[in-house]
Amino acid sequence: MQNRVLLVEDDDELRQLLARYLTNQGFSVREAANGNDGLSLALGQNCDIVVLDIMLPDISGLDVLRSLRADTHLPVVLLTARGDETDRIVGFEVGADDYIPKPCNPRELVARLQALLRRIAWDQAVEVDAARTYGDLRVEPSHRRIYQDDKPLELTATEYEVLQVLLAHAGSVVRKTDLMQWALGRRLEAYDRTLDMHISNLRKKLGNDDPPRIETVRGLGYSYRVPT
Amino acid sequence: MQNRVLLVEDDDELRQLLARYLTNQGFSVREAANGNDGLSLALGQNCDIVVLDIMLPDISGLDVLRSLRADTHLPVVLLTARGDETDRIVGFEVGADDYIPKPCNPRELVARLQALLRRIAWDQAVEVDAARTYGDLRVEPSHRRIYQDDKPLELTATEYEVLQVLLAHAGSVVRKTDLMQWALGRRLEAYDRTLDMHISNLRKKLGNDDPPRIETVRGLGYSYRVPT
DNA sequence: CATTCGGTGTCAGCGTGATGTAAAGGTTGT
DNA sequence: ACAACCTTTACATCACGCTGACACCGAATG
Repeated sequence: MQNRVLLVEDDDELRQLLARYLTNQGFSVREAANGNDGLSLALGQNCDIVVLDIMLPDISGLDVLRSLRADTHLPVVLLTARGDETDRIVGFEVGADDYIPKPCNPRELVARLQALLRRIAWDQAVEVDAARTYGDLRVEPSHRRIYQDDKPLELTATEYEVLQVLLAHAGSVVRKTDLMQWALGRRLEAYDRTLDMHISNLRKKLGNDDPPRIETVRGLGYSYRVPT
Repeated sequence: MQNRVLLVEDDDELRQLLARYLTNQGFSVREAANGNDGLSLALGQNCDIVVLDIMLPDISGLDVLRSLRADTHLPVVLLTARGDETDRIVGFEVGADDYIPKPCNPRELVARLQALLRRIAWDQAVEVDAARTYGDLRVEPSHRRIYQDDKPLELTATEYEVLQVLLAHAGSVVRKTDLMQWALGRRLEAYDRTLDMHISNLRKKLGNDDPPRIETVRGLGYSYRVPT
């Protein structure tokens, strides 16, 4: 994927240096030497990410960002010579995604750009697998519910956690100590039968099938039978 | 939104300092003093974002991140004393979202955490404000009124806020702490039953149906039953 | 094979903390 | 002063996680 980056920077030398580096790294680069041109290009919806210097000849990079944020959520990385930490806070408050002090290492700039683009790609893919399905069971984290054949199971908070962990590892064994940590949030102590009880109750609510959906792996833990 | 941050840092003093600061800033904080505990907690799906030190007593923070990335896209901010730029590149390549060198200004840490969480919220935002109708209820923000079957409900100001928040998240659980913050504009303190009262009154005004339109999710919050 | 022992299944009851709600108290605006 | 309404108090209720007790089972041991 060829990402389009908009470089807003008034120092010609630095801008051309970065442009060349970014191009070599596989980006498609657009350039602007002042705030107004930058804002105009950014609003043109022809780029995926913006690298924005704060000190610009016409309007401040922060103002460019403010205008941009009035309309879009375009990812923006601020670039600046000022090292003052208060400036950084302001940058983030105005809506920046990242903030790199000059002089910046081009490699770090690229790494941060890619991290940001990767994050966006991940987030937008989330909607797809948000509802996880395992055979006749469907986990809906937002509702905090698990459906069996589209009918909600009446689970308690802890039961939900336990089953959700087992499903997330469907097909493989989850050790009791891990299950305890992940679902109950505490360490498994000796003679603690709590987990066994929750498993027992879960099996009851899931319908005591044979073979059981939740298999016991003696001496180890439990495993949700992967649907075939 | 009360965000849950997991703090993985072996230096007790620094960890507690940051934990306190983050709590003051409205985060709900979980802590781990080594890599294994941190990984375990992170996999437990009980937090929204991770702050991860690289130098840990047992396994490297980078290895923790690698393991995490095998399963999840949980946002991770690396924290480290090393200033070497090569390290940063590696951090990003392994899947970090941000990288802050120590000593870090807590304010900057919070700003970066919030920027990252904001980015995720933006990316995942679907068309929210389009439909302001939920079954037989219709929200009209301009008049601060909610209509049931085109007849206005006689709601007090606070009741309107509470119901409007619940409707905006119809179908998902709204944590009590968030509901308090969003509708009442203040922190939920222990033994504060105000919210419960407003819910009780709302249910009365909405007609005490069965199943109730406003469902209780014990230990978490409430959720408006999505009309089917 | 019989015995032992630790791991597991589960019933029933307890205790704690969360929730529902009536009523009283306090605050604000008119 | 009065009404409206948010908040607090108080009490009843309930959900549910947890534990003790006992039965059962499988593996190891002699």
